Amino acid sequence: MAKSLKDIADELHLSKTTISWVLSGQAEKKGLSKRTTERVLKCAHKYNYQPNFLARSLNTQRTGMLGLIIPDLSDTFYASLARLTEMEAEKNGYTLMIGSSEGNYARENNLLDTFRNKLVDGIIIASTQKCTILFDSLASDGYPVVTIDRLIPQLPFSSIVLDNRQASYRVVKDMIGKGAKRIALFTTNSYLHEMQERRIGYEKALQEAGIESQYVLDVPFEEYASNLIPMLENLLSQQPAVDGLFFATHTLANEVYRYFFQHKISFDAYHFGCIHEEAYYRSVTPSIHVARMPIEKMAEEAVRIVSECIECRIAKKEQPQEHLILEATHNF
Amino acid sequence: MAKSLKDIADELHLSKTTISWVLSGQAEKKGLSKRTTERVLKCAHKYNYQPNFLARSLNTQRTGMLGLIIPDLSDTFYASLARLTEMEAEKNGYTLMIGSSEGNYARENNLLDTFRNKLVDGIIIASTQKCTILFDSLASDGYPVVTIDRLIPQLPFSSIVLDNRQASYRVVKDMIGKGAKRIALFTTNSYLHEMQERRIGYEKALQEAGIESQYVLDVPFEEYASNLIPMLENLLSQQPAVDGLFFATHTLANEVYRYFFQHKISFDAYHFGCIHEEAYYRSVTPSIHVARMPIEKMAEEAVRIVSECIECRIAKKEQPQEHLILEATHNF
DNA sequence: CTGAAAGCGCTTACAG
DNA sequence: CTGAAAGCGCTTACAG
Repeated sequence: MAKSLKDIADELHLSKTTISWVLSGQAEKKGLSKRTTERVLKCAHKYNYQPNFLARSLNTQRTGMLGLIIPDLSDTFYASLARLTEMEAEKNGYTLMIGSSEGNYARENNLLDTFRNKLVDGIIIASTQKCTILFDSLASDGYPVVTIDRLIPQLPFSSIVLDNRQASYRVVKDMIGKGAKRIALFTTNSYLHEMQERRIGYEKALQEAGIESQYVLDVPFEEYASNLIPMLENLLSQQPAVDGLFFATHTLANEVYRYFFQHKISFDAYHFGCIHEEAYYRSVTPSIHVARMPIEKMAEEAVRIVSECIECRIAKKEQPQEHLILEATHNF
Repeated sequence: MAKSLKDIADELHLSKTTISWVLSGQAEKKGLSKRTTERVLKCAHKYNYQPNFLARSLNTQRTGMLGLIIPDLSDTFYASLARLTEMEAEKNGYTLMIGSSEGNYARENNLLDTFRNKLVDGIIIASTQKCTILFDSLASDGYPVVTIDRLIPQLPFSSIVLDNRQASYRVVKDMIGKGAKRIALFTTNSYLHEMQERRIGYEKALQEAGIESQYVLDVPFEEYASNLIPMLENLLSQQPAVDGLFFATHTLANEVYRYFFQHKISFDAYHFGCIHEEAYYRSVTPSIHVARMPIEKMAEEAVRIVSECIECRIAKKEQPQEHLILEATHNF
């Protein structure tokens, strides 16, 4: 069985206090004798002593953990975000707990509940936003929360998002620059603020180029895989003049690329554009216009801000509120 | 601020005991009056009371959490495994904590330490096996651990692995069946038992078909991306008769496919084979021979076994030890 | 029908 | 140089 402080104290005929001080590196500060210090260290090592995380955290009111909630672990964007956030958290002395809501608000709420019941010191979340009741109580508790990728309007949380409008505008503009004249927009989850911004960017680019024809396909998110392809086929047959396909999300793009691959349809006949770049896009020719998400920066800022909030909360100071809008990078 | 049991008890002039009983659904069993029960419920609801996870867990000696440690979150195999394990854990009443070691043993050890310091009730791990000292102490503490995908020899943990030899054998046999005569094996991390098994399967298939020529490329895992392609180019130019490429891991396959795509090399000239199927392989023609990992089954069994171990540990019974070898499915 | 008390395993002000 | 004691917020045997 794992040993506790008390076991060691008993064995060495010392108090728990002494053991705790040695083990937390305060031996010198507290003026403990070298001999005592060494005896304790040796004994702790002998039993491979590890302090009980729960007891320590209950006492210190900190767990040293950060929680990250994302909608989908198998999505390359969120997987990278998780990975980079983990690295960044580690740099800042935190352990990251990752939870995936699978786009399901019940799961999201569960995770939020588990996290905020003192399990993590702060939360970073890309919310499904299908149900935001818990956020109010999080906010009124002053629980440190940073929203990432997806902003939750009207809540007093710091946020880090892509400049969606600009990213989208730039991709479509580049497509036009390469000769595309009739560009269709594929979007989904259009109730999200981010998606609206992407649409505005698309429209702005068209407008600026004096292009009037718009083709907007709003794919229902549920079962989008089965809806998307018929919608695509319909578009291509009804509107043969379409020469550009712009996808507001890489998941839509992936489905369509797969369709192209499988039916051996050449990419040459169309200009492609997409927000977020998957590794394999680089293998596709001709190239796809992409807006690359500044994932590393997002992770970095999220951890920085949530750490600051945590410190302020402990110091009972007001927590900072920042709203960062980051720029994408482009491949053209 | 978040309210505690005591706050509610004070406000209602009841004891913490009563509140605790009501909130844990034992009101009836303990014979509390309807009126009291309702007052408590109402008050708890008013403050959106959530029991402090740390305090509860410290007391009950369970956290209701399972830990999963994988080598790489952005690897599609492990990402799926994580996702399915999460679902399965939920079904069994556990919350899953996911940690990624990034193939780094220091990170792996850190995660193990964090987890076993009473944070999770049991651990499921695909270990890097670069450093296994912590496992001994885990084993001697009787901490519930199940190894998945990668077996750690000589340790008394239950394990769930693919029948690597058979999977590999079958893929190579199928490639031969389709006409491949000279098949090269690409492998990496060959110190792992799993990789050795895959190699044996490859050799067995060749032998059975009376093929003598073997081409084994053992790619160093560190910086494999920069080593692999030169090794491939070298093979193809030195051994023009090679007509089959079999990859012991999908990561190797991915790099080579990308190389083929980018250089517009046709897939037609070679037979391809690989362990684990990425979604996009289905878009590649001609088809790649794959052994599909039984990920769902792996997740299911892992959660089942670790739960059983946890129950046994609480009941102070001996924990079961199972060694499951699961079969892959094939696309030919 | 309800409560006082002990205990989970730590940390840390306080006292000597 | 070292220790006794309180407290973090719960749960649960024990007592009435």
